[in-house]
Amino acid sequence: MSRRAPTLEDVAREAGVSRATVSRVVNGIRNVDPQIQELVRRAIERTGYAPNRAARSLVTRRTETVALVVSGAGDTSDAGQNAFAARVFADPFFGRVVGGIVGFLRPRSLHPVLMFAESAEAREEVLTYLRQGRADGALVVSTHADDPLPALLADARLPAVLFARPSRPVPLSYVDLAHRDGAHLAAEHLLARGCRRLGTISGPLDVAASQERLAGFRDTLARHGHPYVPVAEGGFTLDSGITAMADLLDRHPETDGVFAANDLMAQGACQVLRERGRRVPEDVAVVGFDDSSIAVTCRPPLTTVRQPVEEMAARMARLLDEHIDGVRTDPTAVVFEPELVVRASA
Amino acid sequence: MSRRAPTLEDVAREAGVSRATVSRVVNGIRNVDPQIQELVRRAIERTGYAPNRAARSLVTRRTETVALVVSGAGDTSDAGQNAFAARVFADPFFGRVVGGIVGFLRPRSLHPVLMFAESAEAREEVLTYLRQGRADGALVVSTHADDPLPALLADARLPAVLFARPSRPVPLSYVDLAHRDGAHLAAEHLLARGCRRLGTISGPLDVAASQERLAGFRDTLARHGHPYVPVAEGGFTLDSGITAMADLLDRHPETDGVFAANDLMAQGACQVLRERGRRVPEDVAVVGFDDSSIAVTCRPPLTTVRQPVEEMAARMARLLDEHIDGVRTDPTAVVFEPELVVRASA
DNA sequence: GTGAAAGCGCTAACAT
DNA sequence: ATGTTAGCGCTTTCAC
Repeated sequence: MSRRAPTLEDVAREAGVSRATVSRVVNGIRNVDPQIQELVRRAIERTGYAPNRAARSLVTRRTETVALVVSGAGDTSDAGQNAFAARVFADPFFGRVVGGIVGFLRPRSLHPVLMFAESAEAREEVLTYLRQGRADGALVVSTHADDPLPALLADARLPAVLFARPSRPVPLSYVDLAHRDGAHLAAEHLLARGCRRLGTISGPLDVAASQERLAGFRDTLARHGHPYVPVAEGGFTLDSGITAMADLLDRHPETDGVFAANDLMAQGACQVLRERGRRVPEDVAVVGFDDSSIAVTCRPPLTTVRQPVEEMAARMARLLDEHIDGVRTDPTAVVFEPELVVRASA
Repeated sequence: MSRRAPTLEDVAREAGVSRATVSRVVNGIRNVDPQIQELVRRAIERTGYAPNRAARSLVTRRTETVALVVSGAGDTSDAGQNAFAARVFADPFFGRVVGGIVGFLRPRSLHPVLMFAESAEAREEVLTYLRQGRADGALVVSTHADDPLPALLADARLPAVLFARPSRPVPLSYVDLAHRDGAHLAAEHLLARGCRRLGTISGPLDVAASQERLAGFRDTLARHGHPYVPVAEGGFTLDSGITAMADLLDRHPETDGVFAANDLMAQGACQVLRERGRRVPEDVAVVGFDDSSIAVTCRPPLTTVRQPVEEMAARMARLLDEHIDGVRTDPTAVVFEPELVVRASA
């Protein structure tokens, strides 16, 4: 029933030319008589030819595929992996990353293979995948700073680009945000609107970005004469934001301004504040981080530090493409500047 | 610097055997002397050999890769594509789908390539991708019922499995949920707790699942003597839930129970109700659908109709695997039963 | 149980 | 401008 798929040979015969000529037409190489080009094109049409990618890859040593790996640090059992995927995508942040990456890849006919690497075994699989030449390189988004994957990739000399600077230096390109500057913007804004009893819900402190956001917030406040800043550590999830805000409020009921290290936690904070009878922003002002979709849907809409995630993700993909092409050889860091988006919450 | 990657030939030479023997060992084919197996294994170790997948694919005609395509019906411009990806992942539903799929694929060394098909051009790319043999089949998750992609895939006789039954019959396997039964559960629960002024926030009515949830809700109420049910159409997004609830409340201020067609909209409904001074569930009871992560984090936690998404997604992947293997040939429908999860909102 | 050899479908260097 | 040809690295009969 399912007949053999037409090959270059078939098209060549049909068009009355050689394989090479058909190949040239398919790959858009010049130096082919327009007449013949048309001839070939029609033959392709008639036969319904589609070039076999495996055969092409075998000789070009390119797959036009990149691994998009979401990487954790842990050594989670395989059972937890399922949940890992779901958890990761629960943060709108990753949707934006994917959007940005796909936006760059697709016009170039590059395709992302989704991989999760939250265990040692899974990391090994990623390496094998690349060494088998199933993908030309890797885009790595780590959920923890001490993720071992980047170093493994660098050691194997496999093309890879990271989202966020790794905690220990690794000779790989990465894109990142000036987190300190973002936290600085948040602090200045809260102070400017008159808040004097500030607290912060940090991200997980084993993540470099969290540390920097916290440090930036503290530094700015210190410079304005607030040496002590109450901190509650969260996990970038909604629940953790809720817990952290409750904790903060218990310890410092007089709090009148909060900086949350991401929007999800900021939303949690708003929920708790409302439940405890505090008006946002009248009684307590809240500033988030990311400017994700929930910043707009949150009640009240969040004043937040905008991270140009899509742009960063696209840039990451571009860097990888350049490394694969050999156009770029040295590891490069690209750091983006955040900006404050003022809405209702502060 | 970057030396040629070791091939089967290199390993064979190193081990002092033939290519064929090494191949047999690599592919775990019996009838190889244990002694020699060990010999070969060591040679592989020493050389750091990794089989070239393109070469293997060329002869096996398998890539061990499947396309995971998120498909819209529209003819969105390419510009909107970026946003499409982000929007899709904003619903935790897709995270669960991905989790379920990956959970099945990974233990079998199968890998998903992420594709978005929201325009005619993008759909054509998916077809081409498969016809080039870059993936062995497709897992399709449509956002609209009148998605043209399933029919295209079926016509091209490409292996594919759908999430949700397509609006017009297509000879492809699919998994689905008994949506009517789910809505029935919701209705019965609301009635049982004493609600008498019921309304519903439906999903987009061009989606079959939305229609069925609505129909199921209506039917059950009708059977209990409530022939008329106020409906506000939403779009499965938080905003649309907010808008719809506000609308419903304007038209029927006496409403004491609401069934929302997904949790995201249920959350929006809760927000609006609280803002308008209604207590949930005391004044208005709310039932959601999906039992996604937000059902737990929502204030109050949502009573909702559980859809076993991960399980469904895994089953979808399994069906595809069977079709690819040729173990299964006829299109098969697998319909899952929902169950009610009672929390605080109703 | 193991080896020899024939392709899989394509690209690219070389020849014409 | 077009054709000829030699591989790319692997699996898989088919002999032995």
